[in-house]
Amino acid sequence: MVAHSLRARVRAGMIDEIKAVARRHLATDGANLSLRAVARDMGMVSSAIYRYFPSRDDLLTALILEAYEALGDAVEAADAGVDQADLRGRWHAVCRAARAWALAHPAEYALLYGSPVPGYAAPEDTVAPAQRPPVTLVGILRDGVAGGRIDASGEELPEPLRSDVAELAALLAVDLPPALLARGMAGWTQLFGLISFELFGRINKTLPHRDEYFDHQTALMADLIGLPAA
Amino acid sequence: MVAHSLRARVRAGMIDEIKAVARRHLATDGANLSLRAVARDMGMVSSAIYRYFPSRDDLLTALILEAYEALGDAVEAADAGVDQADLRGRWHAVCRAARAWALAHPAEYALLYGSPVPGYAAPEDTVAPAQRPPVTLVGILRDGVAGGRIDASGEELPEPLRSDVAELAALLAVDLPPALLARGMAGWTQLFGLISFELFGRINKTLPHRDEYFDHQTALMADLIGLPAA
DNA sequence: GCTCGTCAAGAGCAGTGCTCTCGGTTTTGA
DNA sequence: TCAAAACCGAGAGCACTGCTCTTGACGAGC
Repeated sequence: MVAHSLRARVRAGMIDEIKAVARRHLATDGANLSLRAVARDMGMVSSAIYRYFPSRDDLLTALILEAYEALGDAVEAADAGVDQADLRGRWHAVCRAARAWALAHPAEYALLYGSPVPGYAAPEDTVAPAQRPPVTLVGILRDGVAGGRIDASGEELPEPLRSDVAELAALLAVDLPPALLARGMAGWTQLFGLISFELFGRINKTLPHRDEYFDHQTALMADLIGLPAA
Repeated sequence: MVAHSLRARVRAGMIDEIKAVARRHLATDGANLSLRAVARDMGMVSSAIYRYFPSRDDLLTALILEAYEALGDAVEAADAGVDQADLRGRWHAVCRAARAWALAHPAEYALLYGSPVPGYAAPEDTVAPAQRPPVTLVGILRDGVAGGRIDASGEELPEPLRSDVAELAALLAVDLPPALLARGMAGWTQLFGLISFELFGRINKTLPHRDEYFDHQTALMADLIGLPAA
């Protein structure tokens, strides 16, 4: 099967090269990725690309998937690199990792979290990788509750909401008090908003010390969630 | 000047009709607005549009400006419709108004707060209307401090950040303790994140009671900011 | 009445995603 | 081993896009 493997290998290499060139175009020209430009860059004709990706959207989907995985890797690695008992340290590490990845790959971040492309619907494959960052965050909460370092027994959600959030907790397979999960979701929402504001240029120009601002804002959310200091 | 006024009037009407048709296209087809399709809808030829808008980006800019104004109107009206002493009520009213406008005009919201169009740079005219919602929010804080209903004297920001935020307060012409303004900005960031998550389909399907979820999340932020109950 | 500015229309250019066909190569299976 | 099948790149072509330029008609002001 060397022959078959050889053909498959050059094909896989071709796919990788197309994705690499496309990612380069994405970084420079923004979200409007041109198949013809990618083909031109590779010394090919545009129709040849269709041997490897049935449509432009499929190429985009492949890039999106890889971007989700890269972000998930960065976030989980940051979480694993901190003393697991230091909940607040993990929280900040995860937030910083997500922001750093977004700043390093703005176009890909926009692809993931920007306004959805009109005709494009994300396939089912993307939902699992997309949930890795929030799952990492709720993992911090889970460990905190399990270790007794987060006390969430005092708060109760009003009823239509409580069962919704409880169902979400069951879906995520984490045993968390709904009120605490809701606070965690607030933190995740805030993290996304912070990064998006900074990346999409809506942060006010009068904020030169962006790192400090980011850390302070995420610290506020850590307070809101109830993460204890190390 | 009746004659000239007449000519100017039909021209203004033409501009309004183009914008109306474009807005309709925006609502149905999403962000990729086609000048030719707009012209076709009006029984015109595409080149005729260029008599009124020098480019597609200029049309988009006009739509963006109007959208900012509409959102600003909705937000400020909601704020004005509540007893000004009820800070928390004003906060919730503003949040709900922003969300309602976004849900009613998803494509325009995406235009304002989605990922920026690659080649497009928002002109200077848009920054003032864009600041109306956050300015409305800090207005609530200003009133709270002035009325003694918000006590923000206890918190101090660390130094590189404190002067940044203080400068921002000066730029917004509000006399707020930096720490409080930072909390307000967290609320604004959270509001944007909440709406974007819901609109861009990232909110988990297992959350049928979205109104309750939204209210609860914004209430969390009201707590964080320190808004007193009515 | 004449001139000038404004207007809609049309042709045309460069670019896009995508389809189809045509040869040539490689892999496969009898 | 050798033909059949699968695969591949190139090219032409379709419908579409934003945009420019020219042409001819219309209306307002001197």
